[in-house]
Amino acid sequence: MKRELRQFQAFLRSRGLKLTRTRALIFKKIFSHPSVHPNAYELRDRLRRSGHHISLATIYRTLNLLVKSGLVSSIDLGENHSHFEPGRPRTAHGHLICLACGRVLEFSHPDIQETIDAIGQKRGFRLDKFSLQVFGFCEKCR
Amino acid sequence: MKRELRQFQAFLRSRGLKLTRTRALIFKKIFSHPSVHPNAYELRDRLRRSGHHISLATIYRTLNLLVKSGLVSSIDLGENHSHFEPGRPRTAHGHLICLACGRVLEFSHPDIQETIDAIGQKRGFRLDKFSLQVFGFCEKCR
DNA sequence: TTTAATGCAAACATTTTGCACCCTG
DNA sequence: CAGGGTGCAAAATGTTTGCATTAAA
Repeated sequence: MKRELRQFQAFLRSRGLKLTRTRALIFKKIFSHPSVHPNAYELRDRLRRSGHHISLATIYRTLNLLVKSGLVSSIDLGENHSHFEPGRPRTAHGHLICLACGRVLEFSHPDIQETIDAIGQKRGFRLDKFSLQVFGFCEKCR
Repeated sequence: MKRELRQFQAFLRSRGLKLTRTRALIFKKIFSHPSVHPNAYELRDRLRRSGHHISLATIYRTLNLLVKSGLVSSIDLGENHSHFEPGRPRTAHGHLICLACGRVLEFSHPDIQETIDAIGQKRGFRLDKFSLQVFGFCEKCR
């Protein structure tokens, strides 16, 4: 996480921006709970419970920077808002989402990255990232 | 398409709802141009150009019914609104999206469905549908 | 001490909903 | 003709932005 924070700082510096205390707090909240996938509101509430009152505007602004930097990715879990997780989006993993209870499980499988790379090559696409969501019903709910 | 329209009618009937002229028009607009992936506004404009003035409210209400019926799926192309395409979401295909020009190419690959089925089995999920978006730069834009 | 960051409230974009009237079965 | 469908406008979400104030480098 120290390393990623330095990368974020480098990204900001390269654009003439600053690594503030507030930005570092948001960064750490995301990176210290990688499996949480919070949305902007949840992130604000988690920060608030830690004693940090940060406005939604700032949270959104910081999230946008983090996504642009490539250190955080935005994921669509089938709701009408975005969730966020640490990690570069190229990382070959997806999410299993339970349509009943909303539980989210991560998975990764080497074949998927391979297949996608092959498809990109065949169609002449230079790939940047991908997003794979699988919806269904988990053990408890089905 | 005739068959799917009958399926939609059956779905509506099973819920005490009606297949109206307006609903059929929306249905046909989606199914007669399967590769268009319109969003709600585009759909309204396309219908308008065909001489049919249908409100956005009705378009959204009908799209929700179509998605619930399983005959249409909602896709996230990385913008802040949904796009729609005919077809049950289980169909093993994804979208290649160019981050520069916005072009969308469909692809399908038997391995992907297979891998996903295996993952669902291992994690005890009964799978319903999946959504796979790959972002990158197309031949012309890279 | 200059320039960017923050909070607040207002603006925006997308989608949903309440209600009066219309149409389908 | 009863009950659902539609359009309109208003409301509800989620996200962005303008501006005055605060803080980082």
